Amino acid sequence: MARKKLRHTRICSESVRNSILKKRAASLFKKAEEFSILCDVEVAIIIFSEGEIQPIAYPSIGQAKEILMRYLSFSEAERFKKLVKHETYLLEKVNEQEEKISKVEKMNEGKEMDVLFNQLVEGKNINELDARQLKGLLKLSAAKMAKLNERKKQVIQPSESPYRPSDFEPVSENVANQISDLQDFAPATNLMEDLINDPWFVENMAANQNEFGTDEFGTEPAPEEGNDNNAGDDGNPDDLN
Amino acid sequence: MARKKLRHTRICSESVRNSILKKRAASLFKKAEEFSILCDVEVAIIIFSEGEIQPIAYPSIGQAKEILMRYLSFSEAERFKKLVKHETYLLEKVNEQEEKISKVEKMNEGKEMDVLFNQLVEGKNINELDARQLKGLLKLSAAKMAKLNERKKQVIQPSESPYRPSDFEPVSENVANQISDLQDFAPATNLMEDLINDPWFVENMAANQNEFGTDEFGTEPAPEEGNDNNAGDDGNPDDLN
DNA sequence: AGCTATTTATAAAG
DNA sequence: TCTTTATAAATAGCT
Repeated sequence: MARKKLRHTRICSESVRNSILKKRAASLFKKAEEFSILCDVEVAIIIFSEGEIQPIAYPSIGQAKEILMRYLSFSEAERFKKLVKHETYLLEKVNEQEEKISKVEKMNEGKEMDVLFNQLVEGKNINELDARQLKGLLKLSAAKMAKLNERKKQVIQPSESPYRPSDFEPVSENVANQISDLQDFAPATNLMEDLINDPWFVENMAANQNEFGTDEFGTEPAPEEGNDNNAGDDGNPDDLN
Repeated sequence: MARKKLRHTRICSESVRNSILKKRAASLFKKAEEFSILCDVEVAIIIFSEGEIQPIAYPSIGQAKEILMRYLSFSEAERFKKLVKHETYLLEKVNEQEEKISKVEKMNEGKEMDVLFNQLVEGKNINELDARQLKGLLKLSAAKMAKLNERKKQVIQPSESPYRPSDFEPVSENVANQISDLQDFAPATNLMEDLINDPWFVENMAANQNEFGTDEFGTEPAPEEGNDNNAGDDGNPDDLN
């Protein structure tokens, strides 16, 4: 201090004030540094200048922060805990979502079969299928028909399984009714109308249902004449529904 | 400072050190006070003396605390900002995931048909299908078979479409080759082997492919006996009508 | 704690 | 803005 005794009021000139501020802050920090070394103490100084967001600090913003954190550690720790807790919660939520996706994607495989069947049952035009799908369908149809053909042989060959009109006709009608019901779900398939009027088809379809999934040929015993099983098969609506 | 240049090391004597500490702290605070008035700033000083739990503070422990809290709230705000940013990011991520789920679920409908077809083509056992799926498959098979049956009638009836061995055989072979290719994609379906050796089936499948969707029943006369086609089937044309 | 010789800080001028 | 300078203020060591 020099030349004149210092003022005890705010310096009006901003430039002067800023100049003084720098000098004084430096001086203060120098004194603090001296002090901390000489007396072995920790000193932290924070200076909030008006209009400035970031404060001036000693020993440095970081170190001052550390010291002040220690001073206010308790309430600070409390607040931080809450924030960390919230973040953890959100991360858990994300993980849950990811797991959910995983499950949904896994479910695709199981669900897709159902949906496809529904689409076909609901009358999806076979022309909408692409080459690969048609190929698969053709194959299935071929396999199915082979089964039916096999069954047909068993049914219509008099030597092994004589045909009896009295048994066949009622059965055929029952199944035809069933298939007629199915037709409601496949208006696009106009084949059905013809099919249900085809006794041979109806008979074979019905008979085939009990043997569904058996891929071996000639392993099934020829049905016996008047076998209830045969008739029951054909006339049992539950088989188709 | 006077008499001698000040030390730049810690004062050994505790009493002297404490004396100096008081003086220096007072001086520092006085400077701080001057500074804060002169330059219109807020100053907070915390001095942690070794062994002392409670720090020495300017302007007072209470005021210093308030100022330091404000300082910490600044850096805290910075940290909070980042956390909020992170939270926003996480929430966005969650939303993305939810949208992804939605899309995946939507895709099911489209994909499921493909998957089912693949499964069936790859040899999925028909026994694994449930009632509803079997229903759909039966329907498809029925429709397919109706077509084949229709074609069969047309082919084996000499009056309308006389059988000509010279024409039939080459066609049958061509289709057999085609189906033979298909077989590569369904090793589990051992029906195929039998099927492609069945001239009647091959012919019908081939014929059916061209007439997909056309089906009229009961308009054709009964097929004649001695037909090669018929023999391959079961030899009894009467059973078809 | 008080004194004082000396160092340091710094307001104002250049 | 930096340097200089006159002077106030701070303070180490002594009592």
